[in-house]
Amino acid sequence: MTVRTRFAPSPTGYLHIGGVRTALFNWLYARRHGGQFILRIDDTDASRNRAEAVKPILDGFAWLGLDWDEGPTKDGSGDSFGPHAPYFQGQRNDTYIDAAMKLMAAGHAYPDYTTQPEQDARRKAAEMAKRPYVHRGSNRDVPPDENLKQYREKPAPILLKVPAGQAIEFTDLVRDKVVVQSDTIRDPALLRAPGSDGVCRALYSFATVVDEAAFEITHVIRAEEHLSNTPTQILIFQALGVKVPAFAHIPLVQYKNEKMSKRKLPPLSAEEIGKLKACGWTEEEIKSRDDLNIATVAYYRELGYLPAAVINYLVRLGWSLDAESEFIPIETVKQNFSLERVTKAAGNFDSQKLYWLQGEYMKLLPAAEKVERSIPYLKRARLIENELDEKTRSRLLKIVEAAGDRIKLFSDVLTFAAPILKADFEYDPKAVEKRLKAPGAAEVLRGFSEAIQNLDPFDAATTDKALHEFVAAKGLKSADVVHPVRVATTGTQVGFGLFETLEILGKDTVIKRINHSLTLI
RNA sequence: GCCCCUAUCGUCUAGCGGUCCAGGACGUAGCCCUCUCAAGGCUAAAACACGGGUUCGAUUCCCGUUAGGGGUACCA
Repeated sequence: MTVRTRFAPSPTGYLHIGGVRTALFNWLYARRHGGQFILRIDDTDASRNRAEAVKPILDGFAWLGLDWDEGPTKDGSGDSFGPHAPYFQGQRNDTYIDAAMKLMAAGHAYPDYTTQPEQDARRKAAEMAKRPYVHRGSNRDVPPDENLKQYREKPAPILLKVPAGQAIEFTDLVRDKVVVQSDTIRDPALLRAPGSDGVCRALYSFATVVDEAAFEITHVIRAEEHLSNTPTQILIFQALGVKVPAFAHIPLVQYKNEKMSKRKLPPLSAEEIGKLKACGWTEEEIKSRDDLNIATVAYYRELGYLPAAVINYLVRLGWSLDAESEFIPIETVKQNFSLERVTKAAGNFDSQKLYWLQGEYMKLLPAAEKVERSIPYLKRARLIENELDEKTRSRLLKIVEAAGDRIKLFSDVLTFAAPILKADFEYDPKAVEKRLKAPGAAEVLRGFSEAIQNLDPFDAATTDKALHEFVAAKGLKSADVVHPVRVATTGTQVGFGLFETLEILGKDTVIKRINHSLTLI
């Protein structure tokens, strides 16, 4: 039997990093075993514009390279492809209603007419007595025919009749044996009472089970938060008379030791906003995009992370290949992924380690590709216009080559390119204070400017030689010259090699900038 | 409250009874390299939650305690 796994996001408008990790494990398991990975949209909650909220999720998957074999079409139009279409739960409600009716006819489900105040009172009483509150609905013991009749007259939520005194046991592929007593499980709601449109919509737990069966899912790999739902769902599978799939509950992705949910996340810090601004975002744009936050894939994409790095990081959060491997190419993971090596304990999201991995992946990219892929960032920051002319492209290539491993994110290209490409680059006040206003700096700058006046050619080797001759003649240390020249020509104290910088700028610009810097002293 | 899950350096993890005075990685600190910043090299500090068992022997198995997390909806 082929392995079939699935990921079922609800259309929230953004792709959550924790969700991606779950999807990734499903995808890997399917790929490892030559099976299928299915995407299903869990939109039983009605409301909201679905197509609009699904598109960013599909885009995120496409960016990460997680392809699905069945599910919504990539354009996010709301259509589906695959043998069991549609893959939107919102479009499958009739199936759920049919299933619920069959359960009721078979005596496995019943309508519940218990009022809310009544339930609240019972819950309170149970809590006072320190007993678990296990809801059992009004018509639990009414014969099926009578229930069907009453339901036709007065629709109400349909509940599953949980069998009494039964131990529900299953073997979780990550957690081994889990046992729960049926007497601690409430009768779960399968279908809601009719909504304002008169439709009785399925609840998540029920829709999910009906769909797992319909889509022939063999392995349900999901986050640990669903572990508590599992016994209930097993009961539904059994009542439906279908095969129960294998379950694997993977540990939660935490942030500061709590579930990394969007709700609990603090707003973007000044530092994080600063990073986005460095990418050319305005304060208003950042505020208007509530999908930009440390828990979303979009955030890392905008900052210039590589999908491979994000994937590698997420793979290692809760799974290991062996005792040492950290950098693990996706092909290796696809060939070796196993649920046995998934951790049981929740893990914390560590952005520093992600950043390190990002650097490792970036090192592997040829300079030309870095240039190519940083273009969107350069455009956003208005460092380049719509069309990239050959001259700018070759200058960018030189910048990227000179910057080397200093470029960790695509957005870093901006940091190195800006002082060179922009005519009106800014002088960092601190740098001016420390390097230009230092005693003797002006004299050094004038002298160096003169020393390079007649250099030809003007490349890294010749400026290097000129600087060292200048230093020797004046009895200085090279740092005495390098620092002020760097600040004079780029406005900043940090950057890649000075001689490469000078070469890329060209003699005229260098002299012009040095002269201008002298006016700041 | 009740149900369930979990517990190795700050963080991610290796460990499936002796190989562990616990290994790797990120981060941190120091040194080297060096025109700054990265990168690179070397070094250092840093953990088996606690208490009982089982065993010749427990980080590893069992029980309890503690702590953390998740779930307790006509949310997903």
